[in-house]
Amino acid sequence: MPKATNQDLKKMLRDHELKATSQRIALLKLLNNTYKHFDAEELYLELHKRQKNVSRATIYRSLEALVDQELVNKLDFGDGRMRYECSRGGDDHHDHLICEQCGKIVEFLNIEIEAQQLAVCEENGFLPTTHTMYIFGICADCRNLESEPEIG
Amino acid sequence: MPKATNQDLKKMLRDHELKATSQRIALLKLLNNTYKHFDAEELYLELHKRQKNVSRATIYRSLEALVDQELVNKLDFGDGRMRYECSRGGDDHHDHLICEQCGKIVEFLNIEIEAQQLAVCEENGFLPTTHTMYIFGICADCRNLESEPEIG
DNA sequence: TGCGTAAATGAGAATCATTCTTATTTTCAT
DNA sequence: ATGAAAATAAGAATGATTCTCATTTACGCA
Repeated sequence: MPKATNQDLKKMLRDHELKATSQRIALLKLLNNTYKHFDAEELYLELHKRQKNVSRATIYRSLEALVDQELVNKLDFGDGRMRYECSRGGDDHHDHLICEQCGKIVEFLNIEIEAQQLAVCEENGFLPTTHTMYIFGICADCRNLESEPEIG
Repeated sequence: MPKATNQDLKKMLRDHELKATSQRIALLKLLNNTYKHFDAEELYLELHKRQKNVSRATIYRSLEALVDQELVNKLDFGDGRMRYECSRGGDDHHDHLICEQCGKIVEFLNIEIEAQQLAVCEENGFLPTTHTMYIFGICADCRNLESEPEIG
């Protein structure tokens, strides 16, 4: 898809009842144009690199607002800091494989798992709002490296 | 099952190459005899209530050792602090439903989900080590309360 | 187009869970 | 019983995130 223009992002914010500040536009642009899972500090540094001196407090506050509006997803990989990825429209739900060696993240969606989750909720009279599922392990690339013969 | 005696716990620790200190025994006893998901501060306060004045640092270090030895499971419900539950032997894997209203936790195991997770890993050449799955929502009890008629 | 107000921001202090440091105490093999 | 290696206590340090409050900005309305 084409990169979003500032006007697009401005509209996106206003459509979600968020004021279109330059800080939020810069943040959203970064998340939309770079397909990556950022943590707050990476966003802070990346914005400064681009001469957008957004404060850390604003980054956290803006991310919270964007997550509330489902423009951004917040991910918890269990290492003590949250990651953020842009949400790609209505039904972009997916889960993650996380390589413990190189940190690579692979997204996946398994219909059967999603269906079984709903079944479990139903059995328990539980009304689900969200769920998180992360599978940790060693990715294909890192496994190959491991089995590579030593360079003599 | 009968409550574990101090001797049982001592053996359990030594069987896992851990020195049997009074602090670790107290911690393990608490986790084994109370079927509950504790966070570190709750463990600290509970132990002090029982006249076992274990320091916070020791609680964290002991929990780390117990988790390494798979005597205890570490859970991340995404609210900024870790929870700990005793592991009930070899294959006690289970996932969690978490009520966002009352905090209640229901454990479940769904064979089909487990199988599909392995299938996803296989498709991606991914070697899984662990996974976490938490479903957040409103539990049956809280839903009933919500629909309860007002008391006039 | 300019104004006023409510909302957003910046800077750094505060918080909270967790980890680290160092002196002291304890465990346990011998 | 003894001593070396490991564990502990107490509180300082850390790191991610949230809060405070003075200042700035967005934007509906005139």
